[in-house]
Amino acid sequence: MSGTSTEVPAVLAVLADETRWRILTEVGRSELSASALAGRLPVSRQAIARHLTVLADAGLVEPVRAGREIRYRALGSRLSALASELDVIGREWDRRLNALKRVAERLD
Amino acid sequence: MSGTSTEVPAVLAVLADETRWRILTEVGRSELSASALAGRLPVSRQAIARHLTVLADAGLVEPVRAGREIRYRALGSRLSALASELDVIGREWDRRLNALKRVAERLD
DNA sequence: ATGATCTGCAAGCCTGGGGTTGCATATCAT
DNA sequence: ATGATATGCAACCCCAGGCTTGCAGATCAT
Repeated sequence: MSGTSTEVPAVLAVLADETRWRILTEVGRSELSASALAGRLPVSRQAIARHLTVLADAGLVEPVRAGREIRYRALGSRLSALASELDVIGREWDRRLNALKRVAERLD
Repeated sequence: MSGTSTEVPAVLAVLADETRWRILTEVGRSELSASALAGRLPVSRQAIARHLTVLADAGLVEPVRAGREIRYRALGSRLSALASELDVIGREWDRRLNALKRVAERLD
């Protein structure tokens, strides 16, 4: 199981871009090519293509040849894995905080 | 309860920065002031202070006065909430994908 | 009161990376 | 064969934002 290949901030950086996120949600709804996406978003096809390679490198999306075009499908596993990591960290912080609060109450 | 004030890409952008992430993990371990953090990270105190306000605005961190200094504590709830949202989205993508695969198999 | 610390504000520098345009190349339809 | 459509590569522009330096205002200890 997992040698955290995630490198949290890196994956987050990929997801943080507004345009990339829109692309991702579109692709999450149905598999689309760069050109198809260019028809729905207010940016050039080249820009979108670039974003798609970034997303693919991050394992968030996967290319699928369909004739002369290349459609992309969203991969949920990476996202869920990241979600899991963040959740663990978040819970840890709260755990610490609550522990401190309990100590403080005991001092009254 | 809150009507998802999260705005995913925005929160992600806050978390995506390398320095900010380091600050966050440090603060997650123990409450620290901007000056204290400046002693541990290779950036100026002012830069860190800036990051802290960004983190605070995002609800990821909370200021706590302690004499003449201001310590910050990490808030796990926001992070966990974000994690939850991402997980839902990720699962949804996989659900769609698996549904399609099942249809494909049926066509054999 | 004086020095030592800590925070806050402001101006300015500079690189990363998102976007565009232009052109070359490959695959499909007729 | 020819046009239409899709991808790939490259050079270039441009600006958000991360970092620094410098200075001023608070708060604490002696």
